[in-house]
Amino acid sequence: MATRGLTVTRAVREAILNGDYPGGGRMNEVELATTLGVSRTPIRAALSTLAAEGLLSYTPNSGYVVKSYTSQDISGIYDVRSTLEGLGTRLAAERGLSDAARGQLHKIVQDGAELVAGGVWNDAVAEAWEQVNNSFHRVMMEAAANPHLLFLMQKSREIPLLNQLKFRWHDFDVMARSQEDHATIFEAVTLRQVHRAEALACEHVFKSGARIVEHWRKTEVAKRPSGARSKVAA
Amino acid sequence: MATRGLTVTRAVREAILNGDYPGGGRMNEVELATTLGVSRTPIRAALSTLAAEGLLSYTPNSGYVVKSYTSQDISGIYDVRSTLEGLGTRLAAERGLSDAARGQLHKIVQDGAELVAGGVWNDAVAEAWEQVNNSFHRVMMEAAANPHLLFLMQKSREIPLLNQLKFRWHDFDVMARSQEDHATIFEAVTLRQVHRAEALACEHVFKSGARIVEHWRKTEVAKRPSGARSKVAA
DNA sequence: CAACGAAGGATTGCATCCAACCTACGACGC
DNA sequence: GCGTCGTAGGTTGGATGCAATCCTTCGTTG
Repeated sequence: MATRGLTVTRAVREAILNGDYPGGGRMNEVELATTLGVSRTPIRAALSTLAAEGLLSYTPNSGYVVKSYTSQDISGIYDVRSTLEGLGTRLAAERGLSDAARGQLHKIVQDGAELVAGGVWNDAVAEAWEQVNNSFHRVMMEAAANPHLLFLMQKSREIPLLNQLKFRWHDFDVMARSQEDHATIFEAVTLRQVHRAEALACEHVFKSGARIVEHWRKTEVAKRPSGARSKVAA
Repeated sequence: MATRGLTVTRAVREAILNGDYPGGGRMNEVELATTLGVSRTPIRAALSTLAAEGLLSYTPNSGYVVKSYTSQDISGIYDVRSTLEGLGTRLAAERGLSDAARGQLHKIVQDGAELVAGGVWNDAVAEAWEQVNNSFHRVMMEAAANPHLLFLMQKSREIPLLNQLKFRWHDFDVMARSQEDHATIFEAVTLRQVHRAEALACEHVFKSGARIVEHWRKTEVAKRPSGARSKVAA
C-alpha cells in the first residue's frame, strides 16, 4: 500500500468501473470518507484525479457526479479505439517485433488456440480467454513503442460497466472468431504487412465494439425511470 | 473566477505549457502556494489534476515533477494526433457538415485565403493565422460529433513549449501551404469524399508534426548541461 | 579515503476546523 | 392560494497543524 490517496483513487475507480455508483449519481465526500475509513482529504484528491481522467464530471461548489455513457458514446469511443488499435498495430508492424514481443504474442496466440480447441465454454474458459485477449492487445500496443498511444488506449478502456458486459457478450463463437483474428493479425505483423495489419486490427476492435454497443443499447431501455414528478401524483 | 482550485489549475497548466517550469523540475507545494498566494490545499488539488492530465508525473511521498518530452515523444504524439485528426475529418465527412459548421469553415478558409493574399508576414499576421488554424481544426473536430475524440485531441494538444515553437516555425510559406491544405480538406469534406478527406487531414497534421519535431530536435541539443559534479571541481 | 549510518531539515500526507455556497423548507406578504 | 423572501441545514472549498516520509549532510568507522 502506498498513500491513502492512491488507495482511495484505485478503490473508487474500481467501484465506478464496476457500476457500484450509478451514472449521474452524486459522489458525497463525507459518505465516501466514512465508508472508506479516511478523512475527506484523500477522498477529494481521488475525486479530482478521477474527474481529470474523465470518469467523473465536476461542477464547482456542487461536487462530482458519475459520468454516464449512452450507446452513442460507446460507439464513438470504439470508433476511436479501433482507429488507435489499428495505428498501434501498424507501428508495431513497421518497427518489427522484438524477439521478446514475438515470443509473448506467439504464446498468447497458442494459448488462445488451445482454449478454442478445447471446445467448451464455461466461466473458467471465459476468465482465461479474458486474460489472453487483454494480453494480446497490451503486448501489441507495447510493441508499438509509443507511450502516448499507450496512455490514450488505457484511458479509452476505462468505461463503467464495460468489464461486466464482457462476460456476457463473450461466448464460444465470439472467442473462436476473435482467436482467428488474433492469429491473422499476428501473422500480418510478423510478415511486416503494414497496411494489412492495420486494417485487420482496426476491424477486429470495431467488431467487438459493435457487439458491445448492441448489448449496451439493450440495457439502456431498462434504465429510464427518471421523472421527478411525485407532486402531480397527488 | 470560480474556485481557487480551478484558478490555480489553469494558472499552473498555463505556466507549464509556457515553459516556466523546466521539464524534469520538481514542483514544490509551499513555493507554489506562496507564489500564488493560496494555501497548499488548492495547490495539491491542481497538481493532482495536472498529473492525471499527464503534464506532471507523480511519485508517492516524493512529489510532482514536470514531464519532459523528447523529440521521439513529440514524434509519437503526432503519429497519434494525425491519425485522430484523420478519423475526425472522416467522421465529419461521413456525417456531413451542418449548415452552421459549413458556414464557419467557409469563413475560416476565406479568412486564411485573405491572409495569404496579403502576401506579408509579421506578428499580427502570425497571430491571425494562429487563430484561423486553431479554429479550423476545432470546428472540424466538433463537426465529427464524437465527444471522446474531442477529449483525446485536446489532451494531445497539451505539450509544454509547443505553443512557443509554433510562432517560430510558422512563416509565410508554411502558412500558404497549410491554407491550401485547409481549402482542399474542406472541399473533400463538403463533397463527402470520405477517404480523401481522411488522408488529406492525416497528412496535413503529420507534416506539421514533422516540422515541429525537427525544431524540437534542434532545441534538444542545447539543454544537456546536467552533471551534478561540483565536488570534482575542487 | 571510502563507505556506511544516523540525525537534522525539508517536504509531502492527512486530519480537523472554519468559511462560503447551494438548496430546501417554511413563513410572510400580496 | 400563490409567489417571494429569509433562514437553517447540509455540502463543498480552503487553511492550518501535526505526523510520516524522504533526502541531505555530517560524523564515524573500517
